[in-house]
Amino acid sequence: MKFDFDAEYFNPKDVLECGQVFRFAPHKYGYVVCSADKACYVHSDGIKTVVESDYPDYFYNYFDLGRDYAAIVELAKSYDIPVLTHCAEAAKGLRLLRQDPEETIFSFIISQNNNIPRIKGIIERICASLGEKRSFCEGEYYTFPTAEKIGGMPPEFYKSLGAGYRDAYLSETGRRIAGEGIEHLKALDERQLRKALLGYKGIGPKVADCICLFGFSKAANFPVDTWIEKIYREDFGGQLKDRNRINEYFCNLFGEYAGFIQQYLFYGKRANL
DNA sequence: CTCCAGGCTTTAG
DNA sequence: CTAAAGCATGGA
Repeated sequence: MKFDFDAEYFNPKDVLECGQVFRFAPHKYGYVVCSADKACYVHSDGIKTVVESDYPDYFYNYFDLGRDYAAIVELAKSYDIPVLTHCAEAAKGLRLLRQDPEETIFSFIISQNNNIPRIKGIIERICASLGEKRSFCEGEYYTFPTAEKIGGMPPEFYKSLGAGYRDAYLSETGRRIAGEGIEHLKALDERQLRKALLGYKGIGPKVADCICLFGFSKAANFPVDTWIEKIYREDFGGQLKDRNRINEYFCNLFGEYAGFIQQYLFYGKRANL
């Protein structure tokens, strides 16, 4: 099955290469994207963006296609901050994905003090080792493993896959989620969820914000990493050093939709748009 | 060789 | 509470 959507506010390149997701690969005229145990093929001619999948409803929600992104871009521009106006216009095809919560938790534990190509490689090897093989688009992909699978492996296993010192975080948090599940997290509001996530081994403030934003669709979160720090200093004339304070500054400035603003800025700066 | 990457945990003050 | 050392790995 397939469906299409206006490409102006749905550009696969912007959506996938802005750093919010790691499990995708170029394919034919677009990308194959994997989420949890499902896959889709997404491509665009610049007028219409097309999604092909056996799970159209899942990916309609995944790509957040029920939201009006013209309004989000207008909101970003309304602050009249030059760098933000420029980034929002240049990256207006970006959308915040509604990713699988468990996959997001493990993926962003891996992301800490790491670079995107290496993060993708580690996740790929974990899926190939612990996931289930599926066929799609004349090719194959692996599902993202369950918490039971992840928690069932010792730290040495993750070190052998190149995860470095994050090995024990994966093993330990995997066991915890395998035992507790994450249903109770889904009922929490923005601040409660962030605080709860900080209690997991390997999850600090920045990773918690990413999980809230990308895995639980909590739009008011504003992750502060090395790139946001650079933007803060260079484009906002900021003097603060502490990342928690910088986070407060941006959350107070941008409010309810801070997470969208963060993605325009992060992607715009990092991709040099 | 050093520096950096979507930082966190642990320890010291 | 804040500050700083230590942490695996690979590419520039």
